Amino acid sequence: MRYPVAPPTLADVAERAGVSRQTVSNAINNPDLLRADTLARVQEAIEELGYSPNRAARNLRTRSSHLIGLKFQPAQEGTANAAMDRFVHSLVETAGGAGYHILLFAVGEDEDHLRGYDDLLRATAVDAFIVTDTYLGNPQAAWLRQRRAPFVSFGRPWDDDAADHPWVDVDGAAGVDLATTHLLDRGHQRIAWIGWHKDSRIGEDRRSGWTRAMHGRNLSTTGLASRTEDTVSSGHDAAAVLLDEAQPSAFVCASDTLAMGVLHTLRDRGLTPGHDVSVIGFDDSQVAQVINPGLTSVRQPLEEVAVEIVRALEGLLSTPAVVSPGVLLTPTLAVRETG
Amino acid sequence: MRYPVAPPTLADVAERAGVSRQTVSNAINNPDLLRADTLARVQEAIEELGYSPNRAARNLRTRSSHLIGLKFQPAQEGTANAAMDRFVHSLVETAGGAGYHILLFAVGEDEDHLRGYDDLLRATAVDAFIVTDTYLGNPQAAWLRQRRAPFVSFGRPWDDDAADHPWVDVDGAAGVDLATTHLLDRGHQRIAWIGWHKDSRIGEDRRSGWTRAMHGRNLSTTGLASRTEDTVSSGHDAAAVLLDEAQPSAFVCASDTLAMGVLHTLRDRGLTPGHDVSVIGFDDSQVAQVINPGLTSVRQPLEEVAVEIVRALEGLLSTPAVVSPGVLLTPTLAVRETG
DNA sequence: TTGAAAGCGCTAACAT
DNA sequence: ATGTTAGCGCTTTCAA
Repeated sequence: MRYPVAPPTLADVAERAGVSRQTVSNAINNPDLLRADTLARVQEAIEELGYSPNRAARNLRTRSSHLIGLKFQPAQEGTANAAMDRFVHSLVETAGGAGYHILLFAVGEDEDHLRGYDDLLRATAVDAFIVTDTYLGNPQAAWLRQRRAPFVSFGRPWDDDAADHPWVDVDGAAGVDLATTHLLDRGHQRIAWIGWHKDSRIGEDRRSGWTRAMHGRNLSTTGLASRTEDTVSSGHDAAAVLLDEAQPSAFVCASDTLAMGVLHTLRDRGLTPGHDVSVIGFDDSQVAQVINPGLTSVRQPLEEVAVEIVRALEGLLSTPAVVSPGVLLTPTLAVRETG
Repeated sequence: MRYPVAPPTLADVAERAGVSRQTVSNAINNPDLLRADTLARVQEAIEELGYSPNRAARNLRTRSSHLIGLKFQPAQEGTANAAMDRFVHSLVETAGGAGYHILLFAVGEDEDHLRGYDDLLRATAVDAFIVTDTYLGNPQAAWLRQRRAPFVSFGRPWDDDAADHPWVDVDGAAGVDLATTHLLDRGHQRIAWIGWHKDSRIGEDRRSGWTRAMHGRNLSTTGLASRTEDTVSSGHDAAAVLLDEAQPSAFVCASDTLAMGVLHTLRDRGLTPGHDVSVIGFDDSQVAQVINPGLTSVRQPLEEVAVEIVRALEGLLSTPAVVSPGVLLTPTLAVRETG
């Protein structure tokens, strides 16, 4: 940042306050070391000069940047998935409160996925990372661990038994259980599930909430489930097949995107959502909120996720480092007209 | 970032390559100063050691961080507005290509809106800012200018005649003109407008595209316009009134949020969108993309916006600084079933 | 074309 | 409780 004139330095403050540079540094970082009147004098000088410590110098000296790296991936077009937006905001706010800023980076389509991490790491540009996609076969977590880079993941280390990093996740099974139980309590018995393919651990986790709730009431799930792609048209097709073959009175879906597909099928057939057939989605997207009738949906507590992640990060970056245990948070159900 | 061992420094590379530290620095920043064989030897050493220049040290020395500050505001719940997500991603990618990273910061609800900027500025933590909300009465632009902080705004300096900063914006009037003309070409004559209150410059700009297109065909706009809040229910109410009082055959809206309200009204009345009454929104949100029938909507070229912003930023940060003129980009129309 | 010296602004360690 | 010294890793002079 080019200033009109050079911004004030520690030395300027020291001179003005009639103390040494070190005393000014202490006034900022260890104020309790100073005598009250000295502290007051220094703070006054800081105020008058509008002084803030130069980040680069402080970073160089302390070997830390107070920057947290986050790979930013946009919501996919044509889907209703937009949790990233809400999550990032919560994160920026919470991290800011703890003295950290979020540094965004992207990785090009064809590029090595570890490239962005590696560059930042080697340049000692960030103190830690937040990793958001810990799905099967994603090498990021293992690679970061091997590199001894501090990081916290939003998402459980599903497949990695050796994982010993802090993580925060949302209990998808509990969320779907909540949704299913909500429908059961409203008298539904034949509740169908539309989810993702079997290799999606998150999808299987969410699905288990449905079977758990159904079996808890001694209801069979046979023939009531479908696994498909996370697109509107897949949800549409799956719902059509299920309606024909299993006559469900309600659908619980792994995403709002799939739920939208179900709503389209109901529309095709002149069925009224929430009256003839109930539908519940997952993520409480903007779509769920603005359509009419409103889509009932499982809502992830992303604000809490951010708080827990920052907490874990602070542990990791303190000395000695504290590796906090995994945190599993429970989602809520945003009830609207469709269910 | 705490490394397992200290990461290699310039001195390590120099020693390994049998040259001085300065030569290594030149190999990185001014490679054409070196003899080919020296350069090769240095590069080999860099490779072997996995060396990257330490950011903090470089920042301190060069007085620049290669960080761009961006105040991150999340999409409002209950609306369909989510342009930020797509914009931020484009920005992160484009900026990355130019050697810059995006640093996110937030400002608490009750806090001074300039606080975040001031802190980063005084700490020389960022080289420049990107400002996204240049609406009436927003003091950010004027304040940054007065502070002589480099910044580029996404949005025209609507009210600030003294503004001399680079900006990039999307021509909302052209977008709405495009939408209106599209409807006119399909035979519509009574096309209504639902927009925001008069004090929204962006809203008035978009509205002018509608009047321009209508008047261009010698059609009256009298009684066909409504100004309201940017909420679904406001759009719903406005559409009901217009249908009763002006019998429009189509609606053009200032946002997808308002368009959703219109669709609800059509549904109330058993009217089929795109058949009985056409509807066009603005922003090409996820909502527009996943509902059925799909909502025709004006789409902002956010990728291009990012490219232009980064270009302007590079000019601003070069020496001597180049203040590029404002850039106005034209949106496109994403045509779907409702219009 | 390469090397040596200086110093960016800060804080940790030590001395007073 | 405050001051002095040194040095983080880099790049910008300047000299060879």
